[in-house]
Amino acid sequence: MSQQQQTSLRNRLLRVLGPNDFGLLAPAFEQVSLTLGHHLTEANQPLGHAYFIESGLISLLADTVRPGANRVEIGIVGFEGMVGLPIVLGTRRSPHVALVQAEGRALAIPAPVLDEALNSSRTLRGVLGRYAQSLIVQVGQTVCANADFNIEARLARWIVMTQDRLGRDDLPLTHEFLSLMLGVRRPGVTTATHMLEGAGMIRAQRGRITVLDRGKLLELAEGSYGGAEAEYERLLEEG
Amino acid sequence: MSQQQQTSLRNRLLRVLGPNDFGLLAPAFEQVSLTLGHHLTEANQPLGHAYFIESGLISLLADTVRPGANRVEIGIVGFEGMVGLPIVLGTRRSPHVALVQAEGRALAIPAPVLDEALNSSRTLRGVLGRYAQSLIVQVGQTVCANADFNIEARLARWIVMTQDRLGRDDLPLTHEFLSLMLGVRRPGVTTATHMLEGAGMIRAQRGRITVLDRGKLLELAEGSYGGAEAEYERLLEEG
DNA sequence: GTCATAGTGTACGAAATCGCACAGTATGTG
DNA sequence: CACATACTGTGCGATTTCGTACACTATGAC
Repeated sequence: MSQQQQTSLRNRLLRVLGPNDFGLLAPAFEQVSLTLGHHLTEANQPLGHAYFIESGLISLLADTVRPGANRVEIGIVGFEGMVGLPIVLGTRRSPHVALVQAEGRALAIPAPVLDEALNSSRTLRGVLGRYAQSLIVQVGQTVCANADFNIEARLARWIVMTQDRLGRDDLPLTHEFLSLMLGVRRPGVTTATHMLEGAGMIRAQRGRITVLDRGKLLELAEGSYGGAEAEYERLLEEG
Repeated sequence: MSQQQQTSLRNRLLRVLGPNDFGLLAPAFEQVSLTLGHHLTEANQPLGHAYFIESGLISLLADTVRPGANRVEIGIVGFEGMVGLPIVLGTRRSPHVALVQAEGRALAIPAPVLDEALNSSRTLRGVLGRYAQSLIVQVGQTVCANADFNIEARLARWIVMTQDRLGRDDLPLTHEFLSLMLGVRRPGVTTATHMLEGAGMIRAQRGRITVLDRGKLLELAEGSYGGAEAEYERLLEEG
């Protein structure tokens, strides 16, 4: 495909790369569409590519082996990140699934090319390594959120995180879907949604949630939001 | 200090290194004692050293900013791992705390030395990068465990994980402490302990839990244990 | 042996969440 | 327009876990 202009990209990892590092990757990029419901990576299957997200939203899910239990979301990725961290960390498999939750675009790069680029550039390793660190922080924050916060606060957290990554105020989310993301019952989401709507934080329509008052949402989410995001910003600047 | 013999070490990461990679690190190692309750790393403070654990047990804790809420455990590290992954990933700070939970020993290495060694050896990057991946999997599994399993199953999981890392059957654990680790009330741990004891899985004494029937514990923990551990073994072999 | 202290056992109402079932309502398709 | 389908709203008892309080008991220090 035709080569990408670095400055025309939205992916923040790619934008922060030096021209040399970008040049290592750019020739191999292939633009791909992210279709709703598609699995970008499968659990325990070889990862052929890494994906730098340009737009849309990806959920990282972990399987619980427990019969009857659904997959649980451990993290989300948007244009600030990438899917395929295991490649960066030296392996080609992972027990996680990357699910497209909101459609968008990404730049795909073959695993061997990324691997080679990482081995030839210390600074590239720095940027992607720090992104891995920020993901660890994000997952850790999810542990905290699930341990200490009720459904409403977690819903608020999730909405704000999604808004960040989609860069829009209207988010295409069904209750069914949110229940999966938060690991709760579907009616529990309905109730929590009403609460947020009653408080003027959001407007809920069929299959869509619109953010009305981000400040109030943040207030409700208290400490469960923010740490990972601040860490991400800090890490990106370190580059 | 005197140089370490690679084969006399217990740390599994160090043992799996090639002699050249080990040689990069060995001259800088300093043996340190891990004292109960000591913080090996502090949240958001510069990490001066990484620690390859020889014995004992370390908990990785994340602060919830929420007032009144306690720290929550997101992962544990024993002789299979290391503390100070952020250094491997290209930064010197992290919002997590590494708390010594059972005393032991570790080999400390100054961050700049580790950094330099990583930059000069692709294989070393491979081993420690894959360890980072295994930690991500472990934290993800914690998310699942907290979402889908009751206190008893989570207690069983935690006991088995601790047994793995201490290499003993008698574990120095108070209910108070376990309640912190599992993110539940202290009396909840007492009740769960009784259940496991009644089922012949453990013997509980003041400040100590002895594993009697690991098989039954695993059965109770169901899918919440095993995935991360299998992934660790797989990743170590890939080296 | 006495004593302070850390650790453990138990109780009980309150709250959150669950599991399930079913009714209602947008939305798009033919 | 009719209809199937997906999504949302609601109810209710069951269950888990919480918050809190208090009593009891090993254990080690003196």
